[in-house]
Amino acid sequence: MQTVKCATCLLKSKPAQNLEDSELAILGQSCVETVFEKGETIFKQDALSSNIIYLQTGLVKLMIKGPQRMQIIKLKKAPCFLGLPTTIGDKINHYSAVALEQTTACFIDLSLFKSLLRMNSDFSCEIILELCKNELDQFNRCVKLVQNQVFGRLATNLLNMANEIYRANEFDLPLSRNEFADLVCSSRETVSRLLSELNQEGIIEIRGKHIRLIDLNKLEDISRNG
DNA sequence: GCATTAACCACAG
DNA sequence: CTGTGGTTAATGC
Repeated sequence: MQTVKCATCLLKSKPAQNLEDSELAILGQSCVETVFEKGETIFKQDALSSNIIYLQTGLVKLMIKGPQRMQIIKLKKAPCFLGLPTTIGDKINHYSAVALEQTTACFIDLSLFKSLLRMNSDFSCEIILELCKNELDQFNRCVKLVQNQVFGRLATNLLNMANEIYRANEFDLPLSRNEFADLVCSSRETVSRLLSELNQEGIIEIRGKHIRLIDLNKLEDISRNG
């Protein structure tokens, strides 16, 4: 096992910027870096987990199998922490994480992570901040999911991908139609139909997985009111 | 009633 | 894995 040089890692997380050199050294000693290919599971629902994961690069989907179907809770883009709620909140994972593209992840032992939290309060505050932002996002997403029609949910998620993940209006969808349906809580057929409808109306342009958002105003309108 | 929305099924590339 | 068409159930004028 090679020691990861957290101190010089350019992909250092915002919270970790608060850590002292000595603390980074501790982190480096027990941090294990792994590369996951597209489609590989980083951790699995119902499995025991005692690691906090830091995503250096890549994109991941978090999913939960519900009573009826699989649901995608959220897409997570590096750099970010993964599995804080599910690792700290319970022994068993409440959701799975699967790589959507090649992804580099660092595994940090939970007890070590906890001692860092106790040692450095600035670090802890940044972690709390991240958790709070996530919870707010999830609350908002929850309301939209329940109160908007599929069209609105679709538009919202397209805009999120463009704004939060790719920072561009043209990108390749990281999800199949089926997965997209799991994300917006709909069926694969409906997603398929609505995407081609948006295409026909010239609001987006889509060829297979490649998508270009054209009429952002209209999309935002659909996102709000759809 | 009638229209709309969206899920489910089936089937074809 | 996708796109379409038919059918059906729920909901809202």
